Amino acid sequence: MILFMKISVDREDCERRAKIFAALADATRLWMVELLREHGETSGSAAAETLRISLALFCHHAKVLTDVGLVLKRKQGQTVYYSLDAEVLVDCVRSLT
Amino acid sequence: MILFMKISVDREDCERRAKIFAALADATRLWMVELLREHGETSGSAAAETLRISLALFCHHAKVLTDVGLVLKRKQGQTVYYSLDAEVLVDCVRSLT
DNA sequence: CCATTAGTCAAGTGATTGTTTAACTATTTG
DNA sequence: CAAATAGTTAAACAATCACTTGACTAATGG
Repeated sequence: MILFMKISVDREDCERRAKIFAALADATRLWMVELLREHGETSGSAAAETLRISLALFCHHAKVLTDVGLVLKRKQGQTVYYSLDAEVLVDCVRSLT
Repeated sequence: MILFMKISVDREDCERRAKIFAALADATRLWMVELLREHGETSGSAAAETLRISLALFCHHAKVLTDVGLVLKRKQGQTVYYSLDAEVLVDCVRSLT
């Protein structure tokens, strides 16, 4: 017996939000996010040293986070400062929590 | 100049929570979670038909969700009913939202 | 007993991903 | 200018993953 059910959230919205969850689905990136949440705007090299990862690896993960809008960049001189956009995450989990 | 910063969340906690985010980092699984949130306890075949996926694929994704504790199972006869454990997700995003 | 329904499991494949290394640009400082 | 600092990028590799297919078990109904 086939019993289709209604569902108010469509697949496209799930695809969009799944990309945000994917950005958080790595321990290194989640650690980066927690660091930015705790300290606010932080330079890339300071963050990389605190998390004991190479600057190249930090840069790679930072791109993943900025691509989905979770993290913002601001360049000043040769230094790039990263900060968290908490609203993106709040919006992502709104229907679930 | 090296400037280590304190961070209250350790890597192990991030690894644990990253696995939960990884379970949500797929559009099909996120759709499953939204269906369970909206309808409560649902059988596997009804969910698979509603989401237009094969029962085998549903079973595969359901295992990922139950392994991290986001989804609970209850068997009755030949039917398995799935439900959402919302508290797992709330706990996972608590520090971030 | 036989057919159907519901669910699970394993193998295989193509695609994506996390990490390292190295080469590169841009900015600051002596 | 030369050296050091901060950041970016690409290549390469191993590991993981989503999905399909097919075979399998378990429960239900005629």
